Amino acid sequence: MESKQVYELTKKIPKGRVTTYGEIARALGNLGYSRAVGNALKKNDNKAVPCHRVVRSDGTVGGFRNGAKKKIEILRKEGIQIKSGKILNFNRVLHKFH
DNA sequence: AGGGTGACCCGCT
DNA sequence: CAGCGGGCCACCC
Repeated sequence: MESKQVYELTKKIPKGRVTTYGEIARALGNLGYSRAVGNALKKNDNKAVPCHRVVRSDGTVGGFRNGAKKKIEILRKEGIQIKSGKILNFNRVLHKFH
């Protein structure tokens, strides 16, 4: 599995939508990649990759909870509603690759 | 080279 | 419904 694929996929997330680590992992062929996905995003974390659009499967933002509220605001600006770290209408904004 | 960690997910208790 | 354990992969000592 190449982390490059993770970035490519992440970049393809439409504005106003989000996806989960699990979705990306599944799109790459194996759900078990989920941890590696998070690791890859964490490592690179550059602007070209909208990692703020990648959240956990339960609808929480995951890695941003503490400190990076700005990213949550970005999501808000993109039309995603968030209530105390949780995404509202999660199923509606969730982007699937398959 | 090998073990520990993580922005995780699933299934069983 | 909450908690625990196992498993997946990449990265960093």
